[in-house]
Amino acid sequence: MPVSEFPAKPLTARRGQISGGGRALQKGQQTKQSIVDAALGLAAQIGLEGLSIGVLAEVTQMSKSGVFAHFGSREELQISVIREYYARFSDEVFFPAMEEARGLPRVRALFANWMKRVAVELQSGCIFISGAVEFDDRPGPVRDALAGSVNVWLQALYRAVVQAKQEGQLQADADEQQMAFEIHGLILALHYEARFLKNPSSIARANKGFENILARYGKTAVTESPVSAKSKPRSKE
Amino acid sequence: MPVSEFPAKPLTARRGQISGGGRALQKGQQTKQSIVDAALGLAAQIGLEGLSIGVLAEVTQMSKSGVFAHFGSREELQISVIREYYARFSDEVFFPAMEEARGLPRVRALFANWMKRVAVELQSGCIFISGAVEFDDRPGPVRDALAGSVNVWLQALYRAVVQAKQEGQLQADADEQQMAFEIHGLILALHYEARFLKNPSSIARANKGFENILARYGKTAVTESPVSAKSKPRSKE
DNA sequence: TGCAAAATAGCACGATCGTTCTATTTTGTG
DNA sequence: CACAAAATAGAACGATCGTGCTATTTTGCA
Repeated sequence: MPVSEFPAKPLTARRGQISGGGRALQKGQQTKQSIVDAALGLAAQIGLEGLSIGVLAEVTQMSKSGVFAHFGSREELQISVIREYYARFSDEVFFPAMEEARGLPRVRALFANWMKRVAVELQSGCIFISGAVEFDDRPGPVRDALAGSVNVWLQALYRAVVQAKQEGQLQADADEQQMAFEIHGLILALHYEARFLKNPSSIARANKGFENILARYGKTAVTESPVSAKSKPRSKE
Repeated sequence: MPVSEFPAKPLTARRGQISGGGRALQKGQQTKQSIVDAALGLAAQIGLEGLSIGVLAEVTQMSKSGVFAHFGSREELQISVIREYYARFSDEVFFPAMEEARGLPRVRALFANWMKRVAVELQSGCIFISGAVEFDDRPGPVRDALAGSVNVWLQALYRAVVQAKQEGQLQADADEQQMAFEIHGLILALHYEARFLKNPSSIARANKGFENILARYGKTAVTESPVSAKSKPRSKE
């Protein structure tokens, strides 16, 4: 089956062309966006399940019902947060890496950007990781949204690995799924040991682990490409 | 500094020799144990934060205050659950592996038993993993108990790797901490992809990843020891 | 078998939760 | 400016939470 491309972000929130008498709107979407922003910040620290409309109303200086009206249910709020996180993840991890050349440079960039997101942003957590733990036994639309986002991202990583093999940069019998699995493990270990155990050497460990994986699956000569993700130009943000 | 041995399990709960007029007791500890058992089952599915005294009272057919009296606070209940999980983890993962020969056989056994606990017991989760996500930003005694238990276990794994190197079964420049980190990552990826993403091939991926790690850090000749964890005698349980 | 102590139950409390319903304010446009 | 629709506020609901108090039952030993 064809694997869909990493979906582009919505152009802008379409301005309400809802049915008959609908007026165009503006202010609503705007405050809704700021609520989602605040909710994402909260969820990254205390988890999607920890999200409460009450504290969210406090943070945004609104009334509970005012906040609530934008979503209609807590689940819809959680899903909105997941969508927002997904969009930011795409912007910071996926899209920049797509500017690197197909193959190993792109795989390196994906990993480096992923690391940056999980590690350098260590004050807040990754809801793709915390959410997995919160919803692994809880079926429903929130879980579906979360698993969907994660799967799209892991598929994107997998595709990059497949391309690296197609470019002849991996051994002929390299198992791409296996390689992606091991990379995923490094990120999870980084998140666990850095964020929970407060072990500062985890970042170096994850990077070293990635080089080990490349050395094992790559062509015999382990050429650290000059276009390595580490040295790629980056906006000062 | 000397690294303490993996602590032995408490002989039995000492029968209340509390200060002056203390009678010996029995029934209390017994029902407390059954409460902790039920709590552990609950926590493994919905997390330590999801533990509620109300539902725990329902499950154990007791009154809320009856349950509560055994712990005095919800935090103490959570800590009791962590201690219980730690004890079971030791019994199922650590102690059996200590009967294998020092070095690689023991490392293999530790990994195999760990896998069994995390993967074969897939219906319930690992609170060392879910708890890390729940408490990575929440200081306090629960977090301390959890991090303490996890650190003891990771240290035990690390020691086994160090011994393997001392036995001459690893390359002279093998980084034991790095190897332990990568093994940890495999277990985390297994837990994530099997339990959240419901990917049944994760078990094979984790095993393959472990063999890859051994191949990289082990002596040039990759000798699959005949005392391998896979073929070691195992009770039919 | 009595009796103190331990174990458990019953009840109520303040707090917070998500949600609903009904005002009131704000917005965008004719 | 007026007016309808959209956005927000206010108050209340039932439920559940952890916890503290006071009875009541159960236990284990003299």
